[in-house]
Order: sequence, then structure tokens, then C-alpha cells
Amino acid sequence: MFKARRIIFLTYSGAELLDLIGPSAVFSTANRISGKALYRIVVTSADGGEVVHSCGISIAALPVDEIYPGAADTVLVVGADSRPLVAAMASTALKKCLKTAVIRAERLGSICSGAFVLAAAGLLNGKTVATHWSATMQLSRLYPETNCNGDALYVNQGKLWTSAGVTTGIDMALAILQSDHGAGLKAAVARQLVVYSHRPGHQSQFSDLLAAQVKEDEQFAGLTTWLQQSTSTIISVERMADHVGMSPRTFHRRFVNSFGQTPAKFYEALRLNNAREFLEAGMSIANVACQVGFQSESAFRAAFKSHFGVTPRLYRETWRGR
DNA sequence: TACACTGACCGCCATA
DNA sequence: ATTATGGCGGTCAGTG
Repeated sequence: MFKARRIIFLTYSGAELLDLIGPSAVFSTANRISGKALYRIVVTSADGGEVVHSCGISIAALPVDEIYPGAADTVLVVGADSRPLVAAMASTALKKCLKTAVIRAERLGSICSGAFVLAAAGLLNGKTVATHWSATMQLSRLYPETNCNGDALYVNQGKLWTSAGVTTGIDMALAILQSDHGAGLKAAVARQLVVYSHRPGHQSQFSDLLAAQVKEDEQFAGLTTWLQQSTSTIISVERMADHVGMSPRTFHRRFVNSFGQTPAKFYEALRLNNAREFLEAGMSIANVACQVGFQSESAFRAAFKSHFGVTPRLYRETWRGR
């Protein structure tokens, strides 16, 4: 029987709420997609109670001295503007928790300027960290023992994880998720979150994500290139399995494991993605349907609508010639 | 609308 | 004992 990992956020008055919410979305989405309680989110502050964040929204937090970080815990400090940050850096309760975490927890880390709190607790000496680009100079000056990487989205060094700007907390959370539960679940969560955040009707993020996935998995590298090149003819899952020399059942299982989606769905996504380009070039719907391997225009229309949320006609009118 | 057909998916189970 | 594999068959959705 597995035990849920705890993700413990250390927050404080005036902190950046997005630093907390973004990574939380990754972990809670992982729970939902996997259908298991893989992670439990815990919010804690020096004194507990309602914590008012920089945007004015308050969150209920547990007192930090009721939290005993252990082997299944990840402790993350959120960032803030300079004034609330300085107050957090002075908090002995927060520092005490972090010092316990560095010994006992599975991981500890920071989002954005939360790295300053880690540094104040003396935990970043000799470490390489990522922090917000505007704060790297300041961090180097205050803590010369700490090496700041101004380019990285996030940095992982042993059990220490640090991330740059607010939204890179999401990238870091995805990387943590991958190290815990593999690339498949990570990809599924990333896709889910991207789909929610993209502008309706345009999904360039989606194709970037596909490209990234393809690069990541050498086992299927040849296959995905082949599929990408043959989107106008229909390739059955059985033929894909044959192409990589696996039985259909094993192929299906391994594919889902690596990509977080079934082979047929992945292939359909590739074809629909190509369809976007034809539509942007102004090609007729019937022609596009044929070009990307759909038997009929109506089948294509239905698949496109269900995948992107808009009809191909509306998509073409919106994005043609851009 | 009813129907048969097909491919994809996935749980299950024997086996390596 | 544990894990990956691969075949079987039931269910489902899409198609003509």
C-alpha cells in the first residue's frame, strides 16, 4: 500500500499566491488523472490561521510547529516582494522547519524569491539555485556562497529544488512529478494544464509539447518521426506496433506509459495538428480532411471540434494568413 | 432508426 | 516472489 506524499507550502503574509497555486494545480491534477491520492497539499505558516497574500486573497494555514517534515514530504517556500520577504527571512519558526526538512524530508525547495528564505536559513551555501531574474544580483550579493543560475527555469541539486519566476514553479512541479511517477503522468498533467490555459482556437503550445515528448522518449523516436511524416495515410495501431517490433498489447501499454495517452489518440492529435497548418494556409475543409487522413469531411469536422473546441471553419477564418 | 462491422481500448490471466 | 509480456475476449464508439 503506497502512502501519499505531502507537499508542504511554507507561506506568509504578503506572499505571492500564484507560487502556491500553480504547483498545487500540478499535484492535484496528478491525483485526479491517476485516480489515486498521490499527493496531499498542506499549507503552513509561522503562526497558522488566515494568511493574507499579496493579491488580497487569504488562505487558511496550519501552524508550522505542528508540521513535522518526514521522508514522504516536500517542503516548498513561496516567494514575495521585498518587504514581506524580509519578514519571512527573519522568522525563526519558518527557518526551524526548513532546517528540519533539509535533514528529514525527501525534498525541499523554493519558488521564485522564496530562495531568499532558504538562504536566510543557511541552506544554500555552496549550492546552485534558480531564482527570479530580477533578484539574482541581490541574492549573490547577500549570499556570496550561493551560485545563482539566472537562465534556468528551475534547478535540482540533490534534494534541493529551486525555481525562477512564478510560473516556473509549475515547470518544477512537473519535473518533481516526473521523478516520482514517470514521464507518462507528467505529460498527461502538462497537457491537461496547457489545454486549460491556452487561448481557444490556437494550440501552438500543444504542438510544442508533442515535440518535446517525442524528443524525450528514444524508445519511440523512430516511430513518432514516421507517424509525423505519414499523417495523410491511416496507420493502424497494429502497424505501429509492428514498426517498433512489439506485440500490439505491449506496444499499447508502453506507449500509454511514456506518453500518457493511447497511440490512436496521439496519432489523431498529430494529424489534427497538421490540419491546423493547412487551414491557416486557407485550404478547403474537404481537402484538409483528405490531407490528414480522414475518411470523410464530417468525421474530420467532429474530431477537430472535439480536439480544439472550435470548428475547422471558424479556425480557418480566425487564423488564416497569420 | 436499426443494424452489422471494424478498430481501439483495456481487464484478465497464463507464461517467461 | 516479482515483473513484464502477449494473447484473448468483452465493451465501446464510429462508420456505412
